[in-house]
Amino acid sequence: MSIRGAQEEDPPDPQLMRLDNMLLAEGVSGPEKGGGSAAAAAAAAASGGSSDNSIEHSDYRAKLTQIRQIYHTELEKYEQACNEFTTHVMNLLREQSRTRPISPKEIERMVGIIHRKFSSIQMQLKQSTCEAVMILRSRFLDARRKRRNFSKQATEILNEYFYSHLSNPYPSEEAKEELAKKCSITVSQVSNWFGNKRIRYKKNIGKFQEEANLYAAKTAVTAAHAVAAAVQNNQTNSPTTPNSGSSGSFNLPNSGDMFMNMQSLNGDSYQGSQVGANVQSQVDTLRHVINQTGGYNDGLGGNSLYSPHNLNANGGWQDATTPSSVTSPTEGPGSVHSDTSN
DNA sequence: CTCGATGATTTGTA
DNA sequence: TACAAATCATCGAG
Repeated sequence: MSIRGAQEEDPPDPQLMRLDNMLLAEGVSGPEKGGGSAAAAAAAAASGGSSDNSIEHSDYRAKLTQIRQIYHTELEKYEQACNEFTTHVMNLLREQSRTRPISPKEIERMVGIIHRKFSSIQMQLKQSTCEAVMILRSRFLDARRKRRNFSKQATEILNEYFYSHLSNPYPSEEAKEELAKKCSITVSQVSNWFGNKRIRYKKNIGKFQEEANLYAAKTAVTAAHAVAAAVQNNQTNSPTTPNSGSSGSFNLPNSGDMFMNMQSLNGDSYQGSQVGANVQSQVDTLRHVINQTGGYNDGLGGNSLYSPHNLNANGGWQDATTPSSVTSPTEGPGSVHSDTSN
């Protein structure tokens, strides 16, 4: 505690100190020259360090520099004016002292008054500078205002992950980091994305079917290829049942009567599966396809223990409580029409 | 301009 | 603290 005391002469003004601190933090006051970038650098660092957003920042920095310059110019002007005024008054007093006695105390008092006046002006300057910086910040740094959609590629990557982990779309911290890296976005952005995606997917699964198909098929094919390659390598292929019980973590939500006619699932999107991989992603993919074939959310009755963070037994992160104003539920698999796509 | 999509923030919860 | 849900604010197409 008590480290950076009030180096300024003024003691009692918390408001002023607040302003000073902020200006300092913002890099407006402080070292005139390059030092100002400290705040900008800090801000940039806070955002995660990826160098992608430098364009936005350069604009921000430019504006901030402008503010800083104005601030310093004004400040200097005030100081100069203050000095001039002071000497002027002193001269006046000195002149007067020839006609009447003037105590040093009186002089001091005058000077004090002048300084106070000017420092109040300074404070105003600081305040308005602060405001300007705040506005600038909110304009440039508040991502909400300056929202940019992610690149197509980034969205692709995220979607791929999401749909290939549909049974548990909660990437670990490491996974998030990796995704962030791949997508050139920050980890929080990845978290945001998954948060939004989960909620929106759950809210209206129907709307995402097409997309889901696309990615499901894609990953399925990918996995299939991989597996195929593996199989080719060593013909150890004798899976009695494709993915029978092997994957413990994965349970289909076929709660009793939720029959699903598998074969009706778009046969093409998915021939790869016959290779039978117990790869998780593959399983997820399968699950997804089935899911959408049979009915969208695992609306089984009993899962009263819906715990968001750890998925559970029925593989349903998308809980049954969904009111689902979804398009008529009867729409099911049929809607997959027209996708003989590749 | 409207409107849906979408990234970010806020609020409430366990 | 991570998440769900609601909400905000901008983007981008029509």
